Amino acid sequence: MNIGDVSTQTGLPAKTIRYYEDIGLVKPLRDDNGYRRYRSQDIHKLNFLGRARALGFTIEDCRTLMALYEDDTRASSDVKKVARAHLAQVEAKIADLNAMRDTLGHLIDACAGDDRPDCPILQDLGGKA
Amino acid sequence: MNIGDVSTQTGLPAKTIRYYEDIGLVKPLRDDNGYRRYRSQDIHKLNFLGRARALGFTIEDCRTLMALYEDDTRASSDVKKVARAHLAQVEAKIADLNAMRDTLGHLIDACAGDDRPDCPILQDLGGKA
DNA sequence: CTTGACCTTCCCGTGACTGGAACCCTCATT
DNA sequence: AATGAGGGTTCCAGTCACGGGAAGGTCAAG
Repeated sequence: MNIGDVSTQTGLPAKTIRYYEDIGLVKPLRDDNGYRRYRSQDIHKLNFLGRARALGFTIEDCRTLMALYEDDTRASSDVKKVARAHLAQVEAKIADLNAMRDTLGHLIDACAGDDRPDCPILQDLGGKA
Repeated sequence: MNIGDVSTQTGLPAKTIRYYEDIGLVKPLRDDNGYRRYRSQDIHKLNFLGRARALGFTIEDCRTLMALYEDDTRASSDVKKVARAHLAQVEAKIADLNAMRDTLGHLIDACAGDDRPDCPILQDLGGKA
């Protein structure tokens, strides 16, 4: 399979697939004309990467997870550790964003949103009261 | 005030303060020795920026908000529009992260986390069954 | 006079790509 | 045989909002 077909199949942009090769995650063969040729195991890896990235794992996490995936002697505790660390990051980010959302929501509610200049949002940002 | 004091006062790193000057957000005066000298209105702007950034507004949003802040003839609806668009982004991001958190949570719960290789997390990423 | 704490500019790196230029390969049509 | 469309290739620059670090100027204190 050429990169275009792989892109269609995996849903990953060709640019991304090449990038994953650049950083050593997926190594396709090459045809005589220089085109990348992907085997089924390459496609499998790319799908793995796509799912891991969709869960928000960093590329380095993905590298670790792939290595574990391909290691028959892995301990599931190692996988769980990576996942738990990532979950903690996600939850921290959610907490940050929730705080922003709450503040933004209050400010927006307090703002008349008409053609007058008075605005609690700007008052707050300006250090207000 | 020199940049170090401003950094202490605003809580912004000196690097960040210089960066804001680079991109034209805050323009301090210069002493004869080339040192930046910040007036109270500069400090005020930097505090404004710090608060806006803490609410997650992009730099471009900050630029817009500062312009509105300094425009006595603004309409609060313009401010509200910017804030609402940003809130929508924040909420979208929260939704994404919540989905990740839920999936990660389920997978982590299902993983034994012992020294055996069997792992539902990797099974899921691998496209499992 | 030197030390140390400031300050300056400049350039590179971050993460995970995305866009675009310039070029090659293959097949089908004119 | 030339042309055009639609693949593919490499390489370079840009994104966003800074942070790290080098090389050097400035200033007050001991």
